[in-house]
Amino acid sequence: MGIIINLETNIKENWRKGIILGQEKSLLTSTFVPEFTLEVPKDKKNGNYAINVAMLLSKVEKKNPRELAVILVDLYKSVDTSDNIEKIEIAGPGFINMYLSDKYLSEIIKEALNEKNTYGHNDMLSAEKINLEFVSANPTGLLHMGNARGAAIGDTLANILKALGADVTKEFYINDAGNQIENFGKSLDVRFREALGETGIAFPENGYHGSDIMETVKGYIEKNGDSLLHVAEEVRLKELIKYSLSEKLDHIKTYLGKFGLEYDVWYRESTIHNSGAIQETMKTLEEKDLLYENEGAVWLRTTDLGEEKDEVMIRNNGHPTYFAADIAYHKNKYDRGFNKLINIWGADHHGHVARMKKAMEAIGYSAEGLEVILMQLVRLYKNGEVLRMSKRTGTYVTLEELLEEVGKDAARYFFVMRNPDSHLDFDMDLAKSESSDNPVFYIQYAYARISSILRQLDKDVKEYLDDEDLVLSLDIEKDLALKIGEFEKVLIDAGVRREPYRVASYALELATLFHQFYSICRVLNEEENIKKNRLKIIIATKYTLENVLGILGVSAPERM
RNA sequence: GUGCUAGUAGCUCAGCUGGAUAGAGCAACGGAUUUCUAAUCCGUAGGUCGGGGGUUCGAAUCCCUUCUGGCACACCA
Repeated sequence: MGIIINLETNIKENWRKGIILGQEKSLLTSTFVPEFTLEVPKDKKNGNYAINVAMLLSKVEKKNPRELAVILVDLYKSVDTSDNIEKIEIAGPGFINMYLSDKYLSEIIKEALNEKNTYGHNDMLSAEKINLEFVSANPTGLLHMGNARGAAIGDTLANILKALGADVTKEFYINDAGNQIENFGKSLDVRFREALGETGIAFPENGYHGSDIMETVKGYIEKNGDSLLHVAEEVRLKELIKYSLSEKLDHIKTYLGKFGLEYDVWYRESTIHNSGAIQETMKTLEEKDLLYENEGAVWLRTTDLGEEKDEVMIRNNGHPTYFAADIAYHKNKYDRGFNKLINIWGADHHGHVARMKKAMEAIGYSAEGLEVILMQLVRLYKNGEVLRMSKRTGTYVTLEELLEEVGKDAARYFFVMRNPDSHLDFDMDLAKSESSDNPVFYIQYAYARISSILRQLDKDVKEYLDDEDLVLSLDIEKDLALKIGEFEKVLIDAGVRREPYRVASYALELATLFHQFYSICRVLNEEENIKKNRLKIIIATKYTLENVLGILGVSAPERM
């Protein structure tokens, strides 16, 4: 645990001790310690921390909060014998505001300088073995913006969870079985025959209209000729599907790689179908009397589990549904030893969440361990206009095009900077712009500025990095140090709540404070002592920025 | 129709498990460069937190109701 977390834990503990002491001495009439909060006030005039305990106890103690606060503060002071707190004030309706001593700011900087690229990291989630499944795009087309958003959120979340000590496996579920694949095969077949001169073939109703599969088919013909024309349709479909899936998957891997994303596991849906896992799951459900037959299909009594309607598990053609396969797949993840299964899905799958949880419970596995992050759509703006996207008609911007247009850094940052709950307006012109409007450049520029100062340093940096306490005299220096100290809390918050956007916001806040510092404070050409102090601050900032950008998957350029 | 989700400044969004005068960024307007990168900084202005009711010391936050948008409600995934 880092210094700030420790400090806050101690402060809360001391308030608790103080209250108990007061109760023992009969200065207080209450018999319990309420769940009070220690918060960082929005306005720094109200101190570093505000405690609301006086307001919470005022009713029981039959005293007005401010009067009570006086007693509580005395009790606190008798318990906390450290020199961490410079002063305590009572304010507003009864808040107790605490002001940290500067010594603490110095400790924060030292911690960052010592821990370098593990600064902010933590072992809070070291007991977790997490399977994080995201993107899992159908390998029947190219990656679109929704996939890209999922990729950025998932990879960033994985980085955050790892920084908190969790054992994280990033997994891509390949939908290489089922109805969609059959349709895909039929579409390929039509394009294949068309490419070889046949005309007037009816295109399948739910087929894939994207122009990319024509390319795929042409590629196949170039390499392998037209011999498939003369074999049974079934064989031809199988071969075309195999070829295309492999090509599409390679493509997906390549571009996710360029996006900075490496998966640990690529798991094939066909494995679930071929391994008997579905039958096993069905057997379990059968034993619990949760299955029945109707009109040739096998149904799961999800209504018995609290859902609105029953669900088909095995269709009347004998094929299991996506739902049945998914239950088996998630069971399989648990069986591989994960205690948390986090999925990132498009919001259009939200109906699937509740019944998956119920199904997990029904087969005797944890529903709570299954967490789903739902992601709203991405709306793409270019030249001030919305670009409509549709996979069916084949008009969509691909990850490939996005990377070419705005680059990895901007794309990753933009996708992560908003809460997944809200629609994301992705402004391509802004993402491309090299100006202060663009948060990515703004943050990177802070890093480049620090690097520039360090390049021009006359002596080896190490000569300045001694163990002496820092003397921070200006507000901006203190604010910057405090912001650096917040990093660990931000990571914990982002990790525990599964909200990567907090890290993106933090990066921007840290960069803002650095730019303010930069415009007020000189580092080089200052008197030796000031120079030393400020070097420590900017180097601590540099490590923090490196760590933040690393987690976001955004590069940290030395020069811009 | 039922369920989920969102509605906060002109725009894009924060606002934690209820706390102090509701915050950023962009856009607008006005300023700053002899000095480590102006891709920067400082200042001004901008609000009926969709509407209404309730809970309490205190509500953008919790509850009820209503309006508006998005999504889901397949033997698709």
